[in-house]
Amino acid sequence: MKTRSYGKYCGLAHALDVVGERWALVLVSDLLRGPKRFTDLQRGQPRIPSNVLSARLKELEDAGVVRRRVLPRPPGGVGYELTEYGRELEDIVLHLGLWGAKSMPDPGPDDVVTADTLLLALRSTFRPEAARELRANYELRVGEIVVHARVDHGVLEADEGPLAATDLVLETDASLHPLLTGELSPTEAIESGTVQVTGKRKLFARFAEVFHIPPMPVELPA
Amino acid sequence: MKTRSYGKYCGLAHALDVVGERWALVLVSDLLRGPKRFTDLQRGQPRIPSNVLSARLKELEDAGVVRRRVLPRPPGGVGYELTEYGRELEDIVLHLGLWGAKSMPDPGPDDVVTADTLLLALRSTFRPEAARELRANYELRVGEIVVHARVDHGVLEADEGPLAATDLVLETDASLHPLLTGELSPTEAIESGTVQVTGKRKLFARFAEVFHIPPMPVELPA
DNA sequence: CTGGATCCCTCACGATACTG
DNA sequence: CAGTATCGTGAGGGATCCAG
Repeated sequence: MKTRSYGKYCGLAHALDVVGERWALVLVSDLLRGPKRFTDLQRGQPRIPSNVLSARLKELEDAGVVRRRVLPRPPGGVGYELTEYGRELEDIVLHLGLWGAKSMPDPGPDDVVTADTLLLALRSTFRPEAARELRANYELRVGEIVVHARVDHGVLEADEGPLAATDLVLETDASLHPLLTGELSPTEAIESGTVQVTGKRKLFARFAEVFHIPPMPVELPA
Repeated sequence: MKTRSYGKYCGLAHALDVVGERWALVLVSDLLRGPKRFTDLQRGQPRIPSNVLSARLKELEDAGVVRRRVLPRPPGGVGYELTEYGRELEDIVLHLGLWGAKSMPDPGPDDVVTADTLLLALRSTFRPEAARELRANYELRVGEIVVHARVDHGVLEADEGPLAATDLVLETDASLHPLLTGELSPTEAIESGTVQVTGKRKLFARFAEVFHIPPMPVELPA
């Protein structure tokens, strides 16, 4: 049935046969944080038609990347989760996300931001070397989304939802992106009112160091 | 014109806007070893229509991944090469290639193998830790293709063509894949006649350790 | 011979509606 | 909630043709 192969006997070509179809990798990335139901995946990918979602999940399941599973609650409900093999895509997804973030334009009017997006951004931009001395609990509120990031000496734990004891709360209606690239400095962000911070404000500067998107390399003329 | 976006403000989604289209990543992988002409790229991707190749190259050029360049010879000839930004995909491509190799089925009757494929396989399966004590010059002949791999204490240099001074020459008409997964042991490979070796035969066993495709993880039942 | 452009056909994708 | 059914469109596949 794989009439649409690349015709090469090559690991990369086969990888793309499996996760190279449209939507496949973004679905994998949304599943990185744990099992999700069909409808959750739809919400994460607002533009995906349900039949295509259905087809992708079936293909990924056949390829051993995703596993379909009956959930305890609600009775009869089903969920999708990554297999071990699927989990091995985690680093690749994170690196590809960081690579893409370097050339990402400003958000379009219809672009949506989910908690998964935000958490992927935090995890892919996290620089353990820069966080070796840091211990801090951040809470981020971007629009309606609330996530948190616990940084503990080079180790990051990021998840959805608020935090009981926070060191610093960042709140914004805009995007974190200019902050992560350094296009917007923490001071500028506060002064312009783009970002409101509550808590130990000194930790804001550290935030921008610890979560960072390196610039696109410059081209040397030939 | 980007009517075909993912609708998410997300680094990964944008990365896939850039290199997620069909053929894009395999083209990048073929360009990793240096500039190539239009026709070379066609030979590397036998199934790609010329109009699609043309379109992909233009898109990749617009995205800053590929650069079009006039070559000294032949006069008027053009070549395509990766930009610095494009080169940053190298690790991702190698890891994705290795990931795919774990679940790669046997070659189809029409699957082609090129030098690029082979070199990608060598580079992605190379395990520096396993090669720390090794210094060896391998020459590989797979069908018509000839490549070499110099291993020098954890560092690999792999390129096309034969080698003046070889320690071991491996020759086969089949694929290296079962050798790299361990499905076929070096001894079995020699005894069955699948692979012919010339030179220091002890280095054959080392070869299979140094270039290795780990198995697909086993699934634990829930 | 390289580096494409052009045409046509097909199928995967996208939108919408509908069902167990 | 978790999909299937239907149908239109456009990107991809394949062959051919053309300019430098």
